[in-house]
Amino acid sequence: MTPGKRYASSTDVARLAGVSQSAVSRSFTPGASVSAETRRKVMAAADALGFRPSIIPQIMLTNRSGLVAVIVGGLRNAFYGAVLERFATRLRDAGHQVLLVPVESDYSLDTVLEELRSYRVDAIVSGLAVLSQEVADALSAFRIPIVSCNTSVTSDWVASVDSDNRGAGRVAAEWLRRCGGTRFAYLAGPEESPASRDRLDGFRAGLAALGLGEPRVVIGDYSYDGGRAAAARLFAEAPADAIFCANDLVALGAMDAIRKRLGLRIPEDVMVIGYDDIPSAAWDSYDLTTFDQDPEGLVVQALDLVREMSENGPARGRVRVVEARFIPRGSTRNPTP
Amino acid sequence: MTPGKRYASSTDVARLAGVSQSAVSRSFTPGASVSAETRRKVMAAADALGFRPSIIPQIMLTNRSGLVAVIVGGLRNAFYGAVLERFATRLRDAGHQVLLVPVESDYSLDTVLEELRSYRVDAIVSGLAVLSQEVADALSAFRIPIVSCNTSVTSDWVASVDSDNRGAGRVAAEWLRRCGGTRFAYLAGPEESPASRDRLDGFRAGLAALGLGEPRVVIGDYSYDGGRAAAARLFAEAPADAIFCANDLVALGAMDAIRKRLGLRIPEDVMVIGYDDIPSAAWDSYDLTTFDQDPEGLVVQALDLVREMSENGPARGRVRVVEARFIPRGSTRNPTP
DNA sequence: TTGAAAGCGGTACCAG
DNA sequence: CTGGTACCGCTTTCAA
Repeated sequence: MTPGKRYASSTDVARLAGVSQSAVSRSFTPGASVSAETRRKVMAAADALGFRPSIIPQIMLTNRSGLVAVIVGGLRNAFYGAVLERFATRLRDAGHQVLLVPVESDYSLDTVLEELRSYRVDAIVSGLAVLSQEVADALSAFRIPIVSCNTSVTSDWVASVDSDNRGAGRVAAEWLRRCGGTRFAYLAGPEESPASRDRLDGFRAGLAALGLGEPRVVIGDYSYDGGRAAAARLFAEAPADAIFCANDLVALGAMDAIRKRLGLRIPEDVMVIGYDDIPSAAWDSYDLTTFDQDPEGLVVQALDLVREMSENGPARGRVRVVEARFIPRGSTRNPTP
Repeated sequence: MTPGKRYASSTDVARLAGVSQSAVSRSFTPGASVSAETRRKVMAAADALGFRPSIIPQIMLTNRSGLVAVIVGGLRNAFYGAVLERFATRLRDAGHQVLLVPVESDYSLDTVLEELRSYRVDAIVSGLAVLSQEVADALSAFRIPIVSCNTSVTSDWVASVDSDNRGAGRVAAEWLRRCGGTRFAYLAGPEESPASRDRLDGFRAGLAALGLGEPRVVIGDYSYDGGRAAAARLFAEAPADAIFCANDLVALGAMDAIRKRLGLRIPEDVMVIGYDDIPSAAWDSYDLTTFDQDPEGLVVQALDLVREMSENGPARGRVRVVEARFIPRGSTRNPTP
């Protein structure tokens, strides 16, 4: 790569303004003691040279870069887009810069972390779940505040913000039952996803509490195509009439398979519930009953954890749970009283 | 905030290893001349201290931060998510870090740019169109390579990568005509969007070339709700049977309005064409005829422009055009021979 | 209020 | 191959 262009430095400005370099620095420091006349001269020279103080030397002095890394694992799902945008906006409003880090799995995390460390990032927020205690401990060794979403594993420097996945699973079971469901099924996400597992756990618990048996479970991959395929597999074996899906994309794929391929009606023949409340869920063609994960709350809690750890240091086992709001729509029937 | 000496320095490592600080630096520089023994001692000490060279002093020396800012204006549209993810992945593969900057309009751009400059970002990629020559010139004054998408305005340091919007508009006109369309309409994006305007220009030109009159135009906002509302307004005035939409979200909203609210059939009564080929366009419920903007090509061209400007400096008026691939699906009828 | 000088943590060049 | 030293650009003492 090319040498790198030279920027005007405070020394250049000082020379042009006929003052000391310190005076220039002070002119750009709010509340520093500079005479109005000196500041005027400095600002004039700065404008002429297009000078703006570099933040790099500051980082060297303070070890605080103002950089917060946000790790995402695929933006295909509109829900992650929404969350990412909120993170970015709020972090910038709080005076931070956002380093976007796309990764494929949590195993590449420690490699990536090495880089982030060399940039002296102040904290890391991960939309990707940390899967094992080993990884969590490895991350913790970097002594940087890390907040992960929908992870049950924590460590000294690794905290978590979870949606109330279990609670939502129970609500789904109860609602489907009240609306007349009899043959229950769960279309899961990837096997290793803690969120998908927790939603299933809650669904199971809810059914059990109602004296109902185990739901049938089909493993999928959090995608539309996966949902379509999972629904096909489900019905190839035996029909179901009350399906809870690991997320909205899966639910939408399942709905299309059920209506277009199997020729069944929703909600008359089959009821479907999703998770996330992505924009498409509300579209006329789907009108999907789902859970609003409260991305705003998720982001607020995550950033609050970051702040807390930055100020007070490590905090083993910190987990915040954000309520999921149930949104009944037309993909489920009305409850019978 | 606590500054805290969180990081071990090369001096710390040198002391522990009983060598000079220079030796530590060399041990971490590929191809530097260090004896195996010295390197071993250094690495042992570095491991013990959790040392990793900071990149900050390097930035000071070279004026190259490795940071590339990516500006996005809303991730609601899945297309932007796909583009952003590609940018991020490719930039990281090329050894850069990605600074994510969400902005509302191009007018906030120069404020944001001040910050980016203090971080010594190497280049800026913007998914947001630059709207006026004034803004382009203001941006150019920062003397940082800037590549913007779907912008017709360029300047010394501002280049652009455009989808072939006009060409696609013509293709849409021809296809709708060949499939028996008679009453043409365009559901536009925001009035100031160059991409939306170019697509309309091409659509108009295509119709004119076929000896057909002006399409009716309804202004919208690139969203699903906007598309639904626009379709309602269009039909409230008079029916249409061949509708080209500024993007897929608008098209999907229009389709739902046409089918669910107006009770018309697609494609028998009304044909619809979109733009972007977002995932939802291929879903069974829509099966939308559209144009693939070739996000991969867009990203490759944009990054190539960045590289070119970084190496050769300003390049007034550089514009790259990426072909859009037409994808006929079920929202248009079959062409009559 | 002002200027001189130290120091942050690396890289690169020097002499040995 | 090795250690000493200058240097990047800023903030922050310290003395004047």
